[in-house]
Parts: sequence; C-alpha cells; structure tokens
Amino acid sequence: MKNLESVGADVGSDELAAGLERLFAVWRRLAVPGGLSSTAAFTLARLSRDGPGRLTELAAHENVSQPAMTQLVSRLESRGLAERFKDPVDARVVNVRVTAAGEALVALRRAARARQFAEFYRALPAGHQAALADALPAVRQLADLGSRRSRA
Amino acid sequence: MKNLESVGADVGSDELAAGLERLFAVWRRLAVPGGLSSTAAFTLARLSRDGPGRLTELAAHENVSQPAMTQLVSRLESRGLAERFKDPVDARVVNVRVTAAGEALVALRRAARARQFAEFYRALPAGHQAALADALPAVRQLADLGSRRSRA
DNA sequence: TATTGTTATACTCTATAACTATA
DNA sequence: TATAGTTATAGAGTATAACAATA
Repeated sequence: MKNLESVGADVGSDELAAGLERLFAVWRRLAVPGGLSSTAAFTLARLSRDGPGRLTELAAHENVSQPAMTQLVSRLESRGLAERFKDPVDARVVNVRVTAAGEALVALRRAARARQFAEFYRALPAGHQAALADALPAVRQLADLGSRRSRA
Repeated sequence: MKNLESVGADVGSDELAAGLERLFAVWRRLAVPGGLSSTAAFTLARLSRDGPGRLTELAAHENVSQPAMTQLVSRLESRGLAERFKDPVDARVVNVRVTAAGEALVALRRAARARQFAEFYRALPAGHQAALADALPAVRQLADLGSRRSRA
C-alpha cells in the first residue's frame, strides 16, 4: 500500500496506461468470427450489455455521427443482428435492440476472444495470475467510470 | 492465492476477459489528437516502441493486407510521421521507421490518453489503485506474450 | 423552432488482382 | 520461380450538408 499523497499514484497511472495501451494492441488483433467492423462490434456488444437504446444515444456513445449510426444499424438489421422499434412516447425516436441472432454472435465473439486470452493467461506465473484476478474489481470499476462519463 | 489445478484459473480468465473487453470499449473512445486512423495509430506506436520494420512485417502484425500497408505508410510519409529506407542486403525490401515528428505525435497521443486514464484511476478507492499497480507486471507480460505470438 | 432521424454526396481506408523488380 | 512491394480497381464505412417528420 502506497502513500496516497505522494506522486506515486500518478506515476503508477501513467505506467499502467502504457501497459494497457500495449495490451489493447494485442487484444484488437485477436481473431474473432462474424466479420463485423470495429464500431459494429462494439455497438452490438453495448446493446447486448446495456439493453436497447436510441439511435442518437448509440451514435454519441460510439463517437460516430448520427448518419453513420443510421447506416450501421441498417447493416446490423439487414444481417438480422439488431432491429429498430418505435418509442411509445416520442414518434421521432428510433430505438434499437439486439436480436437473438445478435446475442448469439456477441457470445460467440466473446468466447473466441476469451479462449485466446486464456492461452496467454495460462502462460503467466501463478503470482501474475493472482495479481490479475485481484485487479478484476478495479478493472470493472474503471469500465463503469468510463461508461458513466460518456453518458453525461 | 488459489489452487492452480482447479478450474478457478479458467473462470478467472473468462471474467477477466469480459472486464478487459469493457475497459477497452471505454479506452478506444478516449479523445486523442492527431487524426490518425486506428491502424495508423497502432502502426506508428509499434514502430516507435519496437524500432524500424519491414513493410510486410508491419502488414502481418496489424492484420492488414500488404497493399493496405503500402498506402498507410505512404500516408504517414506524406504527413512526415514515418519514412521508408532501403535494406542494405535485399533490394526488394522496404524498411520503415518513425520520424522525430512521428515520435512527438506518438508521445502526444500517449500523454493525452494517460491524462484521461489518470482521471478514472484517481477516482478509484486506494485498494483498487493498489491492486492495479500490483497487476502491472502481469499486464506487461500479457502484452509481451501477445506480441511474441504475432511474430511466429 | 428545436430535435430525431434519413438521404445525398464525397472522402478515407481496405481488399483482391495484376504488375514490376529483385532474389 | 518465389518473394517484396506497388498500382489499379472496387467496396465498406464515415462525415458533412440538406432534407422530412415530429415535438
């Protein structure tokens, strides 16, 4: 446990960011099935995780223009992975949800990535495996913090 | 410390993969300067980190076709971020290295991301910060394992 | 009038196929 | 012949601008 008032925390954060940057570079190259673009994959995963959402909200969340999201949703819809449905209180709004096929694909992709990640994980010494397991709650909270900010 | 022969290790790995998936969904949306495409950014960062490389090797490493890398390198070159140079022993080969301007941009982008990551990090309770700091060596080794496999 | 979403158009990035130069 | 890279061409994905419908 370190002194919280020292700059130690900040230095650790920079080094951690550098490590995650490298890990992400590895992560993004993992082979996954489905032939989805990066934005399509993340949008589908987010719909699966957080439930249906408005088109505009999805666009904002993925840092993409509204027309781009219109077309992305159309692509997902034509592949049967997601579908539009009307909003009960505002006729302008288009809501989007994942279909069963979409859920299945998300699960398939997640499993493929998890399988490859497990290979690396198993190659780590026990101490490192334990350290990662101990960091899982922190990782989750970081993800929560990041998701929350994006909706502000 | 857990029993290494149990399935506990695998379960931990799957949950970890799910947590990282969410963290990377946040990570990829962090605002960074420079207007580089995803592949351009990762290629430049990799050249900066691992030194010069052959064009074909870069294409393979980024999971991109050789023509795509030819054009990506041309774009980087026209922006002054990277440059081609001849191989001393094989005239067919094109080697690529980062320029000083390229290094500066990589550093700028890294710093921008680190700054935003630090915000989240500081919002974590001390215990979670410590857990992440303790996991840093494991994160680095995971990144090493992933990079190594891609060159096999 | 402001907001939500779509359509129209152009640009960037990528892949496949065909080509050139060197080994 | 095989390998390294480039050029040619086409398709996917995105942005900006202009539009339609609803609040």
